[in-house]
Amino acid sequence: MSQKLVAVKGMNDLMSPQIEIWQFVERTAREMFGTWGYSEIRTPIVEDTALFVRSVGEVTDIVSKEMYTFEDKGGRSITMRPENTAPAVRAYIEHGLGQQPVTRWYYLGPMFRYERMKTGRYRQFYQIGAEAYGPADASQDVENIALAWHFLKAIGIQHVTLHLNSLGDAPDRPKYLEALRAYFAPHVATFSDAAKETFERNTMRLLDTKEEALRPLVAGAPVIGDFLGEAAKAHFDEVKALLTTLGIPFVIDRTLVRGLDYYTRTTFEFIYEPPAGDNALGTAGTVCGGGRYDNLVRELGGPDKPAVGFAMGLDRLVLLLESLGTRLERRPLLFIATMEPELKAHAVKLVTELRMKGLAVDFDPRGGKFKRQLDRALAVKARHFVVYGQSEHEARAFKIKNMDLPDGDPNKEATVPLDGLAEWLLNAARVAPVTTPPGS
RNA sequence: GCGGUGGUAGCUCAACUGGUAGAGCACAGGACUGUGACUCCUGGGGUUGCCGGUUCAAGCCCGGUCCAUCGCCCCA
Repeated sequence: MSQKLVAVKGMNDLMSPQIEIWQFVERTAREMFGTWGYSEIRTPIVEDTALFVRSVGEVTDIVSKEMYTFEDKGGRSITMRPENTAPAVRAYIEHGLGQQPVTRWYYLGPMFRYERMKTGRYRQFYQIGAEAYGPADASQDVENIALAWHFLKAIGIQHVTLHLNSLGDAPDRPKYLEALRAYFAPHVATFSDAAKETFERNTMRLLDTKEEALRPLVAGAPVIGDFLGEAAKAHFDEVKALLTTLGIPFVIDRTLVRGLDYYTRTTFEFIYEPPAGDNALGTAGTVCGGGRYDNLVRELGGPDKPAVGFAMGLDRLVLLLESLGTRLERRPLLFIATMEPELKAHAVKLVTELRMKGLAVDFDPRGGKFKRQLDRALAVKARHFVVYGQSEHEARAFKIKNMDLPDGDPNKEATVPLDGLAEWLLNAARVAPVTTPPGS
């Protein structure tokens, strides 16, 4: 019985016309993150399972139920990375980078979580992240946040709000947790099963519950801000002040606790807040999440190095750009139709020469009727169109038609000698770039 | 993991209370031998997601399964 072979659930093929948007986002990230002093790190897709259990946290949903974990042929427990911070930290330690005062890395690639799918959430999804190891200063937090902020602006994302919170230092946590549990404890009996479990397992996560019934209670819960130690409090104040200095707007979100255990002090998320009627991301509103993790390097066996970083969901960024009407398909600058079969060799040679000069030139290898080739030129949205036929071959000149202009426009057609064609096209490419950035 | 909705041609969708599957777009050929999306004709295409059941007969009814989609949980 032959079954139809399809992609594994939650894992998608990415192709044109979306892939051009992916490439645009990735290209912009590589350029911009590089400018900001971050260099790329590529870690393996799989790691020792223990790495994620120890870093992300045993009681988190990611580790307790969402990991792609399997045994390899040597009997080792292997996990496909659900996030890239822990692998980066592992690499940081493994290569002895603790010797350096500052290390800044970015990564870009697929992550894997075994989850129920919905809009903007897939089992193989893509993240772009940036991590800075070394500096404990608030200016490092803010640099990292500012990078995320300006990157989102650069690719044309709108309607995102920066949510900010501080989780304090490790010693602050137990005191706060105790107060939080004491606050919720009298009400647990009235909780839903899910909420009860959250209370038992990870009390802080009750703060960002989506259960309407719990909202009033959560609103009156103790806030972590009142439990911050002096140092953490001063750090948070400085982060806020610096963000203001840089003109980056933010809201304080006391309920922002995030799902990974390793965060300390600053946590932040960029959340998509759609205009009315828009539902591009469904309930998956977070496009970027991050924060400081001052203890993780040490906890994984490395030196005592503070760090801060973020990760963005590429899938969600692309979804947003698509919903904004972004179209980035590549258009040939010129389409050359061939007429007499015996001249095809000349035409192919011309196409090749122009391409080698960096010009996007296309033709129809099938040849055939003029109309078919013209239709082909229209289908691939070529900007200009010429015929390479007997008369052009003899005159060594072309009549170039600008396909973007309506009939009757005085600039519709131009006569260009064969020798001047490349230069003419280079100039045309300058006037109208092959791809246009979103929002233009 | 739990609940709602849905899967028919490459794409968008039709097919009444069960009666041997259709249109538009796209693709290919022609009318038409070289310059704008036109028009007209013709053609290829489908085991109706998959498996099983009920029935004389299943795209339609029943069960399972896979996939998609929305909400919960959670997250990028």
